[in-house]
Amino acid sequence: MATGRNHRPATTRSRGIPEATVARLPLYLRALTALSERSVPTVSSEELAAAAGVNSAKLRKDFSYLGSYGTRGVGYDVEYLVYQISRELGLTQDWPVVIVGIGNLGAALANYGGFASRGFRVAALIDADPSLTGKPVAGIDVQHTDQLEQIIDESGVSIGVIATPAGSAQQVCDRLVAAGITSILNFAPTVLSVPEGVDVRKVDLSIELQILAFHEQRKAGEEALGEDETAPPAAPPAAAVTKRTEPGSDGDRPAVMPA
Amino acid sequence: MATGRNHRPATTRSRGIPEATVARLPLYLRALTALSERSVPTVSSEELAAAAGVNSAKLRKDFSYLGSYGTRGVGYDVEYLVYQISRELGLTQDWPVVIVGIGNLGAALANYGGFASRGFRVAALIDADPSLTGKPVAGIDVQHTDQLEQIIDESGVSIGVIATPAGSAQQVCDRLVAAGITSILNFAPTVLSVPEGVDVRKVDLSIELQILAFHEQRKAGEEALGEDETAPPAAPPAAAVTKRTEPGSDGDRPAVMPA
DNA sequence: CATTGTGAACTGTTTCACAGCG
DNA sequence: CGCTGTGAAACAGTTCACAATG
Repeated sequence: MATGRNHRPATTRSRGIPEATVARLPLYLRALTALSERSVPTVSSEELAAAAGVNSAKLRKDFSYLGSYGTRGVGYDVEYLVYQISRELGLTQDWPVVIVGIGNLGAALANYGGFASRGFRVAALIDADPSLTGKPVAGIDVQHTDQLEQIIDESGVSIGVIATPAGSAQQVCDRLVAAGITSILNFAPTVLSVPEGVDVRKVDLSIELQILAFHEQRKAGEEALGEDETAPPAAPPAAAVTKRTEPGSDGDRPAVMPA
Repeated sequence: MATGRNHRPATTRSRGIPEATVARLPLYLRALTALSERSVPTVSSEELAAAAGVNSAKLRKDFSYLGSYGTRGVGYDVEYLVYQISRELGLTQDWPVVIVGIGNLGAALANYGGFASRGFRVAALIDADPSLTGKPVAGIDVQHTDQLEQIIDESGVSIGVIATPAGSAQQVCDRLVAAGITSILNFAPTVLSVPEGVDVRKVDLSIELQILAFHEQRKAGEEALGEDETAPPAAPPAAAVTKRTEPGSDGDRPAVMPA
C-alpha cells in the first residue's frame, strides 16, 4: 500500500509517473541488475516481465512513462535501462539514512545488506536506551536520542527509519520532522501523522499476516464449507439491538456472500 | 504492495470484499482495539477514520462490504465491530506460523510482540545453520532445515515466513509449498514463484526506500527548479553501440543534492 | 438531526490489441 | 518479422453527495 500522504490528493502523478509504476521500478531494477551481472546485453519486455513477476504489457506501459528506451524488434538495452531507472529513482546519488530504535528490528535493519547496495547508507543509529549508547551495531556506534536533532543536522540525512515501539513512534516522528527529515519509513505499528510535504511509508508485519490470514481462511472455507468455525459469540450491536441486514436467519454464519 | 498472486486475475474480489478494503481492515481493527481498551462504547466513522488515517467516506464504504454494522445518527459499536472484523479476517482462530531463516531479521520477527497479539503464534523456527540448531530464540528452539517437512506436517502450520538470504528463498519456498504451506510472507528480496492457490506477500525494505528516494528526489528538484530534468543526459539507446556502463562525464550529474 | 449506507461520478490502473518501426 | 509503444476499453478504487433512518 502506498501511503506517503495521509489525506491529500494522494496518488498525484508524481512527475508524470504514476505511483503504481514508481512502486514497480525497484523490481525492474533488481531484475535488470541480475541480468547485468550475467552480462546479458538486451532483454525483451516478455523476459524482463517474467523475471520481475509482472506481465509484459504492464512493464511496457511502465517504461513508456520514462521515455522510449527500447528498440522495436529487439528489446531493451540492459545497462542503459539500469542507468535510466536508477536515475529516475534518484539512486545515482547517495542517501544517508538514520535508524531510530535499535532493538531487534533496528539492529536487523542496520545489518541488512541490501540497505547499502543501492545508494542507501546508514549514517547514524539512535536509541533512547542509555545502555546502548556508544555500543557498536553493524559497525556504527549507537547514539542517544538526546542528540537526534544535532545528528540529523550534521549528517544531512533526509530519510529516517523508525523502528521503535509503537508508543514512542509519533514522538520520534515529530522530532525527526522538526529536525528536517522529509521521508520516513515506519516499522512501528501505528499511524503516524505528519505535516504536508513529508512522505511516510509503512511496513507492518502484523497487517501482512492478517491479510494472509484472511485469504487463508477463505481457502479453508472453500474446500470444506459448512464449517462453523468459531462460535457465534459476539454481542449484537448491543444497545438498541438494531437490526441485522440479515442475510440468513442464523445471523452470524459468515460464508454466504454479502449479496 | 499487495501481491498475493503473481499473475492471475489478481485483485479478484475475494469474498465480495475488495482487496483494498481487506488491506485496511487490520488498520481499523487496531484503532478499534485501542478504543476498546479505553472502554469507548461507540465511535463515528469520522472519528474512527481519523484514528486509522483514512477518510470517512472510504471507511464507511469499506464497512458497507461487511454488512450494516452501524447505527445511523450514532455510529458503530466498538466491541461489536472488533468482533466482526476479527471474524472477517479469520482472527478468531489460531494461526500457527513457521519462520525460516533465523538471522538478524528472523530473530527480530520471532521476538516481535505484535506477532502473538492477534492470533498468530510462532510454531517453529527453522534455519539451515547447524550451529543454531537447538539454540533457543524468543523461547523457541531453532530446528534444522532437514526437519522442515516433518515440522510443518506435525504442527499443521499453513503460514510460512521466509527471512532467508535471497539466494535460498525460492528453494525454501518450494519446500514449504510442497509441505503444504499455502500462504507465505516473504522478506527476502526476490520474486518468488509459486503454484496457483498459494498466496505470497512480500515485505521489501529496499523497495520501500527506493520509493521514498524517488519522492525525495522530486522534492529536492522542485524547490530548485530551473532544472531541465527532461534533458537527455545519459546516452541514447546506443543503437548498436550497446554497453554504456559509463554514463558520460556530465551525464551523470544527478539532480541537486537533497541538502 | 447526526450519522450511516450507497448510488453515481470520478480518478487511477491494468489489460487489450494493434499500428509503427527497427 | 518481432517487439516496442500506446490509444482505447475494461476494471478497480476513491470520493461525492444525499436519501434513508435510528
